[in-house]
Amino acid sequence: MKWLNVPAEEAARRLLGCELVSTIDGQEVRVRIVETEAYDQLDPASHAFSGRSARNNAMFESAGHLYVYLSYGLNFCCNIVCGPDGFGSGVLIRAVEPLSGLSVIESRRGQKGVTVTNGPGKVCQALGISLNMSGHDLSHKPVQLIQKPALAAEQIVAGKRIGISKNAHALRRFYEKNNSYISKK
DNA sequence: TGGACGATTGACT
DNA sequence: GTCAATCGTCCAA
Repeated sequence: MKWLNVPAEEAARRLLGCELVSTIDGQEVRVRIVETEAYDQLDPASHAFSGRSARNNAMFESAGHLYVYLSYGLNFCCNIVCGPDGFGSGVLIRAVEPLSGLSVIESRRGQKGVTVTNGPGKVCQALGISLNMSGHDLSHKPVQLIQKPALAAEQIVAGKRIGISKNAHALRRFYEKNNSYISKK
């Protein structure tokens, strides 16, 4: 995906407003990305910082692939790989807004309301994404990324990333202004 | 080979 | 607001 072959911060901005369509288990779920965080191999907070390994291999694929990892031993988090092939960089999807398939999402999450998709682990659960999807090409089923027109600059807010200790001051988190599905804290 | 530590969540006070 | 759950990965010895 050529439009994602850019630095992580730029990709994180471009992904806001784009859509993800998942057709796992015969159930279609469509969501809109509203919150992202940028990571790359030059960033101490990134999994790619220590070099390529079996775990983070997908982050070094070409732009438009999926990188999934296990967080705290119990949650999956998904990233959209960006930048050139061989350079470890990606964008964490922190929160999305449901567009269709809401009943499927509520069923998978066991909750209703804005808390169904307002966190990275929740996004994976809502879309039905698990570890075996890491390295998947997002231009094909069962999970596809659909590009949408970029949000207006004044609709994008930049802030500090959540839940990290290294390089915590960097403003590499981006979210849509006034969207109710943004994660808390 | 062992131990500390997460790009988190949900339950409970 | 505080805290336990839970396990793959990484680094020290």
